Amino acid sequence: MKIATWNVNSLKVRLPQVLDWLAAQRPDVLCLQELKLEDKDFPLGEIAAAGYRAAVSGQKTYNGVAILARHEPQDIQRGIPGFDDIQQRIIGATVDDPSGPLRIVCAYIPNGQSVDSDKYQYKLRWLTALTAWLRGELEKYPRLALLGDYNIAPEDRDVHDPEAWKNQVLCSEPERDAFRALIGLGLSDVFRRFEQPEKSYSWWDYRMMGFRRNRGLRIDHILCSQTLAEHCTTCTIDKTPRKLERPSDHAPVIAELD
DNA sequence: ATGTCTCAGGGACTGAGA
Repeated sequence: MKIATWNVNSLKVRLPQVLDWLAAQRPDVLCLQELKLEDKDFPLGEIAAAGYRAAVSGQKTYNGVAILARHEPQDIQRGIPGFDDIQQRIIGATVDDPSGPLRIVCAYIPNGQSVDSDKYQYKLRWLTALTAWLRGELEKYPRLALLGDYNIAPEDRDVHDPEAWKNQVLCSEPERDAFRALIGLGLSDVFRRFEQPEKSYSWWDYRMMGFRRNRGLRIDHILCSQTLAEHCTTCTIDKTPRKLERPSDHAPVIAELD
């Protein structure tokens, strides 16, 4: 079972790359963020032709998330129950797996802009609501994975220049506390269960030749419940699509479960 | 270096968001 996440920064622009990547990697599940399109414009036909069904929560211009899977995702949940939010940032669904149903939660956690902005406060409130909701979800679904763009670099080793980023948005202590609260639910950052290359990142700013200089952050994560994490055999970041013409600023993250 | 990319509105370029 191969599960993956990718912030595509516009599915309209990136669809050819997504189709190529699905053909090359053949993941069983792919979580997408920043679709930047409405549900009616989601390319269900092309995705179906590639062998995938989709659960989608889109909106015009901004945000938007989807879960692609080989069979129709079931029991779809859009948004965090009880948390009023016009931004389409989260979708949950159950997908088939030979070892038993798998609960997938695909999240596009708010960016937060800067630590002194309203958007940062919204990010922290959003994370509190997510954590409270997931506590119950984990009881309901012991085989759960939370994949997405967290917009949080959990530790200094996830940051190309920790001094420059110290207390900045994506790296601040309240954000890292929120990430640790998710871990505290019993989730495991499966990337760190394995030996990884130094300076592994999943996002690089488009500016300043960020990718070429590997000035990146690791902000895209796959968190697995305890029962699932024990069956995780690898977790890698695929930098290949970031090297293409007109890339997303994010690279996909992939985990395999036996 | 306010450095790049995407989208919307409106019909060229600017602003928002990341």
